[in-house]
Formats: sequence, C-alpha cells, structure tokens
Amino acid sequence: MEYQPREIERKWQEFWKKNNIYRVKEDSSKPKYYVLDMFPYPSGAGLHVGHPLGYIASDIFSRYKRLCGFNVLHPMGYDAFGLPAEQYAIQTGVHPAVSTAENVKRYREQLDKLGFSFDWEREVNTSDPNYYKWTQQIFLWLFEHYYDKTANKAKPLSELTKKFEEGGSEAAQAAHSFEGSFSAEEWKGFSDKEKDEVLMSYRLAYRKVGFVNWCEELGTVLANDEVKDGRSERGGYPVIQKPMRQWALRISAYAQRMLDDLETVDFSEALKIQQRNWIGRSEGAQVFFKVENLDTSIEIFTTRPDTIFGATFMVLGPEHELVAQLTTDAQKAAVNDYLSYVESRTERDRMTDVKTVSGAFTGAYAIHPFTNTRIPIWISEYVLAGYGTGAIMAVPSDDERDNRFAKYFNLPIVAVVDQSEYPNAEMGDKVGKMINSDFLNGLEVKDAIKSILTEIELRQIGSKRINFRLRDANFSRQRYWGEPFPVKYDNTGVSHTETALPLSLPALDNFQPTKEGNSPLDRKREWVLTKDQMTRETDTMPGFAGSSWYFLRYMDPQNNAEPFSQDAVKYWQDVDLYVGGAEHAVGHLMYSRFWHKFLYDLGKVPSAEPYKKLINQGMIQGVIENIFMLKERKNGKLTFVSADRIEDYGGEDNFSEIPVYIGFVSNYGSPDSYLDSEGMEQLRNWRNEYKEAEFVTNENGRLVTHSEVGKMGKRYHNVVNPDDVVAQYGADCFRMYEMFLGPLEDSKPWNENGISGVSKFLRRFWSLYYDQNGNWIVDDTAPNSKELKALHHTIKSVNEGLETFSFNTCVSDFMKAVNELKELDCHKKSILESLVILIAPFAPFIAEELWSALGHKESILVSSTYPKHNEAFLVSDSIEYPICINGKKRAEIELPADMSQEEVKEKALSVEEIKKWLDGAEIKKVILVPKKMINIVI
RNA sequence: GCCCGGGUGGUGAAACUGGUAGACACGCAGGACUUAAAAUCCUGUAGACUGAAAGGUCUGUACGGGUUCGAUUCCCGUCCCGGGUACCA
Repeated sequence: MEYQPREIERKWQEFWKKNNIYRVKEDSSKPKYYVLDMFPYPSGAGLHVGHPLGYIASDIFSRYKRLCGFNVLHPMGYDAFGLPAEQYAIQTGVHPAVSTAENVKRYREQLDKLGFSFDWEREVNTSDPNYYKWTQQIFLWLFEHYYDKTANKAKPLSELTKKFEEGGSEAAQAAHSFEGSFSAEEWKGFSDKEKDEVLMSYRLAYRKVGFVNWCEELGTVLANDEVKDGRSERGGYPVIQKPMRQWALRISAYAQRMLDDLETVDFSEALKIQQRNWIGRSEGAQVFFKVENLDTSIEIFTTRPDTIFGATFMVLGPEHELVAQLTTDAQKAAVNDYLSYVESRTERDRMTDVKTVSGAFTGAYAIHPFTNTRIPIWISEYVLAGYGTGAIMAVPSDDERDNRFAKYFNLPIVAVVDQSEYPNAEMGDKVGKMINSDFLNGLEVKDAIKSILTEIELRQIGSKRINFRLRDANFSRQRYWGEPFPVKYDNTGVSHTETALPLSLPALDNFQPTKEGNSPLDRKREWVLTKDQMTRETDTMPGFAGSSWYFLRYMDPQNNAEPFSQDAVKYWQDVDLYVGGAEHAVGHLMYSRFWHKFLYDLGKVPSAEPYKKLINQGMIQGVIENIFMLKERKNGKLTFVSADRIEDYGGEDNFSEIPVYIGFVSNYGSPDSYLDSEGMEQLRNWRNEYKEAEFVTNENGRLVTHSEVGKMGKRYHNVVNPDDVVAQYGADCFRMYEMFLGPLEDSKPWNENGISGVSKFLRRFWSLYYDQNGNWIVDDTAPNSKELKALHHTIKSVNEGLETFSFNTCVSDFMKAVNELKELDCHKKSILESLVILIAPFAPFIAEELWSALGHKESILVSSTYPKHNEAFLVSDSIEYPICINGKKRAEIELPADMSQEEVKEKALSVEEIKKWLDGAEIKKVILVPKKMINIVI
C-alpha cells in the first residue's frame, strides 16, 4: 500500500465518528484529566493557520494522557456573543444568530479536518439560550449575594438584611460602595426604594452611576481593556468619559484572594506578574486632613506615611466631590477654567502627555495633623479620581510627580529623608534616615513607617490600609448580541429579578443602538414593558460573561436543571491543563477566576481555582512580502524593481512598497525570497493595472522581495488557510509541522520552508512498514539490542518532551528514530508497534492506519498503552569517555558501562598519553561527569 | 520610564540541575538512479588556518568584564529586539 494521507484521513475520520471514539463519560475507575482550549470567537474570516497551534498542542496532550490511562475531557465550543456579528448585522441586516451559525459551521468543518479528539457532544455555544440561561442564573446569584469580609466569602443577601435589622450598617463587615451609615431603626424605617438602593451598593452584581468609557462611534460603553491609547480597540474611534448607570461586578472584593491563590497555580511567572500588577496591591495608610474653616476633612491614601512631615500641599483629582465646596470665591474662575480644560482633554491626551504639569489652586487650606501648619489644597489631573481616595498629600521632596508640581507652581519643598548613605537610591526609594520630622528624626524609613502608623492610629486621624488597583468590572453593554439581564424595574425604580429563565433575546430588525446610547433592545417596546407593569433592563452582558464559566458547562452540557450537576463537577473537579493565547492574560483569566471563586463560596465547585496549569501558546504571525514599485511611472508604465537593485534607482525614497500575495513568491518568509518569471507573470495577471508593468530584475532574473513579519490578514495578502495546507500535505503533516516550527510558547512567522521535511519524514516512517511497491514488510523476529536501544531512547525523550510541552523536540526525536531504524534496516513488529503508538498523539491518522495494518481491530486510542522506556535498554555496553586536563580534551578512553566511578578514575589516570601530560604534576581533583567525560584538574 | 521575556550557522531551531555547542530539519553544493525532470537515495555544509589523506590547530552562542578545572547556561555592565503597562500616591 502506498501512503495516501487524504484517503487515510477520510477513512479514519469516518471510523472515529461511527464508533464514537471521542465520546467521554464520567468513569470512576479511571483518573480524570481535563484539557481545555480557549474556545474561539467564530469570526466570518474562518480559521487561519495560526489558530490551530494551541488546539494541536492540547490535542496531542489529550491523546497522550488518554493513552496513559486517563479519562480525558477535551471539549470545544464557541464564544459566540460579541460585537463583530452585531456590526455585520447593522451593515447587512443579517441576524447575528444566522451569521454566527454559519461561522460556527465553517469553523467546525475546518476543525474536523485537523483530526482533533474533541467530544463534540459536549459542544457549548454561549449564544444558545440553553447555555445563557445559566449565565443569567449565575448573574442572579451574584446579584443576590454580598461579600462578607469577616467570613471572607460571598453570602446571601438575606444575611445582610438580618444584620442591618439588628445593628444597622455598622453590623455588617461587607464589601460595598455605599456612602454613609444608618442605624437598625433607620434601616427599618426605610422605604422599599431606599432599601433597594442600599442593598444595590452591597450586591456582588450591582448598578451604579459611574464614569465609563463611552465611544460615540460604536454607541457603546467599553471595558478598560477594550480601550487602547484612548481609542476603541475595535475601529480605533475616540473614547470619552461619560457618566452612566451601569451594571458592575464587585471583583474588587476578591482582590486579595485572587492575589494569594496565584501561588497555588502553575502559570508562567510572567503571567502571574501581569496579574499581580493588574491587582496592584499596595500597603499604606489612610489619613484625614482637616480643612481650615470648614467642617470637613480630606481623606488621603499614601504608601509613605513616614514622609508626612514633608507634606507641603495637597492635591485632589479634578473630579473629587469636595472640589466645589472647597473652592473659594477668589479662585472660582481659575478652578472652573481648569476643570473645563480637563474636560476638553480626551483620555488619549491625558495618557500621551504625562509630563505636562497642570493644576489649579482651590484657595482652601488644610491643617497638617502633626505640625498644624496651613497647607494649600490644589487640584490636578495627575491625581486620579478612581484610585485610592482620589486625593493625596503631596510630598515634593520624595515623590517625583509632587516634586515636578511643586517646582512648576513654586510650592515649598521640605526634605524629610536623608538618602546620603545610599548613593544609588533614587527619589521615592524606601531607604534613608528621617530628618525634619519631629519624633521620626534619625529613624530608618522602614522603622519610621511603623512608628508613624502607630501614632496615626493613636491620634485617630487615620489607619493602616491596603489599597488595590483592581477596579470593579463594568458589566453593561448597550448592545443587542449578548445575554439579556434577567432584571426589571417597577415604576419606583426598584429592581426585581426575572425568575423564568432563559430570558431570551427577542427578534429584532434594527440593530443600530439608539441615539441616547441605549441598546437596540430598547426599540422593542413590547419586550421592554412586561405584563406585570415593569420595565426590563435593556443592557446586555459583555463578552466575558459567557466565557467566565464555560469550562464548567462542558462537564455537564445538556443539564436542564442546573448549570452543571454536583456529580459531574465532583468527578471532573477543575481544568488540569488550559491552553490559550497570552492576550487573555488579564481579561478573561481574571474574570473567570473571580466567577469560579464566587461559585466556590456558594459550594457549587470543589476548588478555589479553575485552572491548575496554563500554557500560553505563541502567535503565528504572517510574513508580509513587499515589492518595490517606482512612485513615478516610466513611459506611462509601472515599474517594479528587485529589492537588491533599488539603489540604482535612487533608493527607498523613490519607491512604494506593495504587499503582494505570498503565493507568487518563491521561498516566502526566508531572506532570499523573490519572484521568479512565473511569479512575475502571476503578478501581472493579479491586477489590471499591472498588466503592462515593467520588471527590473537582478542578474539571476529574479525580482527580490522585501519580507517583514506582521499580522496575518487580508490586507497583506498573506492569510494561509489550514485547509489548503491539509489538502496538499495531509493533516498529520500539518499537525507535526506546526509543532516542529519551534517552542509552543514562542511567536513565530508562518512559512512553509520546512514542511517538505515533515512530509518526507511521514513517508519514510511509512516505508518502515511498506516497501516501495506497497508490500507489507513488517516481520516478527526478535529485535536486537541496537534496535531496542534506538526505540527506548526515543520513548524516553518523547515522553520527556510531552511532559515538558516541548513538542518541537518530540518531532525531531521521531525523525531521528526513523533515520536510525532505516539505517538498521529494522522492520520488526515489536519495535514498530511501539513506535506507532508513540507517534499517535502527533499524527493520529497515519498511526491508526498502521495500527490496523499491524492487525488491531480497534482504534489505537482504546487498544494500546503509551510506551514507557526501559532503562536497561538505554545503558550501553561500553562508553567512550573524553579525558580532559583542566577542561581541555587530551585523550579518549573506552570503558565498560558498569564500571564503578573509582575504577573509571583509575583507568583514566593510567592512560599513557595522560601520564605524559601529567608529567608528575599535582592532581588537585578528578571530576567525573557520569557518562560524559573525565576531567583532571592540576 | 518601569516590569517581564529573549539575542546561538544562510534559515527554523537543539543542548538534562554549568560538562565534547549547532542535534533534528530546511536551504545550498556535489554525486547516484533517469533520455530528461520530479521523486528517492548518498556525501558535504559555523568560521579561519593546516595536511596528499585520515586528520589536526585555533576562534566562535549580541558586546565588554567576572566566578570556575570548565560558562550558551551563573554574576556585573553595555547595546539591540519582542511583550506587558502607564501620572496607582
């Protein structure tokens, strides 16, 4: 038989389907292993060659684990809610559900060709009412819980109201955004509406008025991570700050736990650091500064309470609530001018120039709590309303920004930390001795912090405090294509929950958001106004809602009574291996960890963390192949010049670079990429205006192109479709080649320069079983030691490669193995049987085919066990040691493998050549590197 | 700016906890088979020097230094590239 990948692949695809090879059931007789991919958003463009990288890796690992005896859950689904489908609907009128379904179908077809071992019966689609029913349910749970800081977990709201009834707001140690306080009696006297408002600011899913990123062009509010440089990530439209009533999730309540539990998971250190930075814990103090002549005080947060004697002025964020009250009549004009200046600046301006100093004096003074001196109160945009308390004590001697501000506005600077003993210390470093600081004088910074904290608490002007950068997640989108909130409001504005779930998205014709920025759902009045005289919430949930818990639904995808059963989650527990792109390092990963912890608090999942181990696969980039075109036409004709000849035509400045379809280019992606005469002909036919074009080639008749690495995209004419590669080389080859390309976690440009090597390898592998004429040449004779050694070396290194996710080296190991067995002319069944199992996770199709040719009736996945190496076969009879003197090789000696270290040493010293070299010199020590070398130090 | 990665042949890349750098593959060169091409197979392939040859010597992992018998690996400094982040008090 000849190796024909296409036929083999079709055959086994059918076999797997018919025999349900990939269906997985809970099975308590086997240990479980859960391998998860980040599920894709099914975009209209389909998969390109970069998408499957992670899926291939996770599939290899799943198959490997299955062959090792694990019951492996390896599902796939679609993150199907999102903006692109809705934008498409606005443009074309095609309902998002329709276009999404089409895209899903396309994705499925593409995925199927690659031979993945997904259990498609567990497919999940976040836009399916049977799925988002449970997203809505989890939202309601969040809505009906608050965070108890004493128990350090979420608790039902009923417990909170009980506490309010007993002791008012003081009785509850809870995470909240309520301002003010009330007694038990006051609570009891509150109206329903007042109670609703109070409770709202305690809920884990709550509504608040806040400044949000408003994008006029998209007509929607964006999450912080959807905004890049003050512009929308999608489309690049300007984003401004606008107050709006929004749903939010109280993720901040979980900040400390999210930070602590990072220690328990196996993520890359880089990713953990990213998450830690995002959470941004800082320890410091909250201190109150009384305002002169006013019955109010300003609350500040500082990480350097020790420098308080250097506080010579205060700065409030422009949006701080006290600004209006503090501003004196004399300063009113100046302050208002400044406020309008701040308002005129977009988020983008504020971010791009952080060096410009600006601000205004309010005219008010605060009283320094220790020195009782008057210190002026300023406002400036360098103080952010959203962080800490939105106000600072400025210590210009020890903070760079305060220093800049003080110098610019001529405010006094008092040095309080003497850093002369630390020549390398910079301003703000926590080292030095306190000066000009009353009772702190002479103390080291560290001790001064402790000392001042005690004093602050003693005088009751503040307290120790831990602050987090992590802010509550905005959970509202004014969009159609998302989960509707199961919430409605009565005519007093009190919120009520919708208990009949799912609350489905109604049909709609016009997907355009309304002018006021409301969701298109707002147009559907008969849906908005309910039978019980209430008004529905028209916002929908953001994309991260459905993706925050999908991995749990895979465990029990058809459950109609609950999101997932306790039996299922007790068996599958959590995700053992999660594979996905690093671009989700903060967004998705944070939100899903938070949801998981919440579900953990509710006792619905058994583990505090959802993902035990995470691997970030790199991106596969595109190669952009440019050709140089003269800007000026010559004799009315376009002229393309070979990249190595553009100097003859006045250099780069005279040319435009045009990205061309990579299919025309020979050796695309390599340094010597060029168009040959055929390529130039194809280029002529590519576009009408190129028909008459002139080509200036180099001496080899080639038009050298200029390649760069960039995104894969339509505009660069460099999208490589996996279907095409599979059609040409087969799925096994494609899978192995993507792994062979380099380390999984590295980003790398796609090129097909080496794919012929993998293709050749597969045919060579096949030729161990069949000769050129297609005759079966496997024999039953016993293998010799050389053959066994070759096999066991491969088993060892492939197993190691799999465990460490260096799949690229595994592919090399296979190539080496085949080369060796070819050399040995080995066609022995016992060797080849092991080899075919070994390769099965990587190239499942060829493995199945050869496995059945070896006489097995069932799939290799169910009728084989992954080979483990036998140490005995790896030990050589004799070992060749290089003998070195002071690290330099002087001789070689061949010794039996089972010799003791002492004997090896003795033998080495007795070698004639070495004796000559030593020539009576004193031997300091002899270093034996087992099985590697002998080094004599003199 | 700050925080993470990373810099190895013509190319993609290997190298276990410091132990013979460049495995494996692409490309290239030469050869075999062929009327020819494709396919396949064989040989060579870091650089320099040396030898009739087998071979030998030296230099080489961005750059400069250090620790060590021995450094791609550890330490210090410099340069460059990629990613993240942004006035976080």
